[in-house]
Amino acid sequence: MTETVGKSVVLVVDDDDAFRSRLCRAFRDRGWETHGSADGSAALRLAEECGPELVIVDLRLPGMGGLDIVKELSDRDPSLCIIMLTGYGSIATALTATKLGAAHYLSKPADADQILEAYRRISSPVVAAPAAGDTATVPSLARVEWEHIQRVLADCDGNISQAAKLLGLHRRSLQRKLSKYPPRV
Amino acid sequence: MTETVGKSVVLVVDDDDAFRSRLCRAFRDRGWETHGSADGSAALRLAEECGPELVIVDLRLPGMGGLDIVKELSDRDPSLCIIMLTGYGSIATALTATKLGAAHYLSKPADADQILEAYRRISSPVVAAPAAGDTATVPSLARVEWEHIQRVLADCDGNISQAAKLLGLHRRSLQRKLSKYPPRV
DNA sequence: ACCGGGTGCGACAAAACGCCGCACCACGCC
DNA sequence: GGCGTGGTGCGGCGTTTTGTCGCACCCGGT
Repeated sequence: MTETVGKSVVLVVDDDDAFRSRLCRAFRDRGWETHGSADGSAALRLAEECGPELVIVDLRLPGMGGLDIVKELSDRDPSLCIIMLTGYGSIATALTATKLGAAHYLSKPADADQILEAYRRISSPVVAAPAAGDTATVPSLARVEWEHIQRVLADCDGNISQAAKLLGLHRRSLQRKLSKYPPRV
Repeated sequence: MTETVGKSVVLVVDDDDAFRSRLCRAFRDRGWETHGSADGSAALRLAEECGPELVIVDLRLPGMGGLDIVKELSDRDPSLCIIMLTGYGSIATALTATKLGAAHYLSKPADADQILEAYRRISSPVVAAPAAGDTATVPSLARVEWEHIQRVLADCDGNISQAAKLLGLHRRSLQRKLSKYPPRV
């Protein structure tokens, strides 16, 4: 894992150890050289050393915010591909992130495939037109609900009780929702 | 309205006549010179003529999509401030829009004040750090549901039956939800 | 006048929710 | 080892919300 030849290098910055290592493993399985960091300043140092093609950074980070890292990295190398992750898909933060130099912005839970797809899409400057003539593409209420639950849940590290409190419903209800939906939308 | 002296010029591109004229009036009241267009290609021509500082364009537009307009305008004058509006706040489209040159992206319903605020914020290159240490700012499930309903409903021009269909629930249920929540969340 | 489509509302069974309690497990602490 | 704390899974039960009818009404078009 020390040979840098032929391998693309990815740097994952996230304070969630489980998520970070899972993501790293996924990238390794796909032939990447991976580096992980839970800490912002450490990540900056690491980036210096390993010269990654791709950096994945969580918005919410202890110490310096993920946005600071994006800014710093982007200042150093504007061509660097930085993908931002976050628990809540907020448009405002997404815009800020891209303004600071992030190439893309994804909501957790995002798996390696999604990230890689985003990466590839960025590499080729083709802009896929998103829902333009939609109306039919309206997300169902259930879908919106489900996605929001997933976001909050991920943000609580899977803590159902806490997530339920934040979502404003009963723990039991959240449990039931979770045990019902999983199959699919 | 022909004198370009001292007045800032804004161009509003939206096929919703009511919304467009409302927005125009609001801007006029605030001392702007306003131009409106419901059509994409007409908007491009108008932009050529009036040389606006600010362009507000809806994502969903007949003929060419709002994104095309953003791209075209941005190509002509990269420094132009373009603010994108849309019914659904989708992160993906927001990113695409900014990549194409939009300066900001707002969800409808957005009033002139919000837009102006966004404009001012863009003018000054200060980047306001958005919710960084949130956790407390988690929108409740009910809130998310309500907002989504409002968006879809607005998109259906208030047609409850159609909105209910799109949302994946019964007309009766939507009615009940609407008659319950209205006060405020 | 007639019909299609949208709205408001009453009614009733079915499903979901709020809420309680209990058993169980993993920690951290004395 | 004991013990308290906090999270989870689950059963049950009363209440609330949905789904699904049906019906009366209004409006715009042929």
